[in-house]
Amino acid sequence: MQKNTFKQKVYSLAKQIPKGKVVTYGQLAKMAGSPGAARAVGMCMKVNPDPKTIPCHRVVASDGKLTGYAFGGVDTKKEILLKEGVLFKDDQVNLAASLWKN
DNA sequence: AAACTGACTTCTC
DNA sequence: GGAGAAGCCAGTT
Repeated sequence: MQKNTFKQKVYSLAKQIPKGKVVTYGQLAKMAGSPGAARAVGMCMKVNPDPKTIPCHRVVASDGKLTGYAFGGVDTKKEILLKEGVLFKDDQVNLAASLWKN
C-alpha cells in the first residue's frame, strides 16, 4: 500500500530519531511535509501502531515539555528519556542539547 | 461528505 | 511570567 500519508511519514521520521535525542511536534510535522500540523503528529503518535519501533516518547512539545504519553504519565516518559541520555531542564527537555536536527 | 476531536503552537490579557 | 482563547492539520466517526 503506497498511501504515503502524513501519518506514514511521521512514523518513518519517528523511527529515525537517534537515541538520546528528541524532536518537537512542530519539527516533526515540518519534516513530514506539513509545518503547523503538530496536532496531527500528536494524533499519529496516539494511534502509534508500533510503540516498540516508534519512540513516541522522544517526541516532545515545542518547549521541550513532556505532553501526553498515557503509559504512566510524563513521569515515566521523563525517566525513559533520561535513560536514553537526554538532557533535562527540571520538567522540560533541554532542547539546546538534545533536540534532534535532521 | 460533513462535523468533531486531539499527545500542538502562538498570541493576547 | 502565568492563564486563557484562537488557529491550523490530519484522522476518526
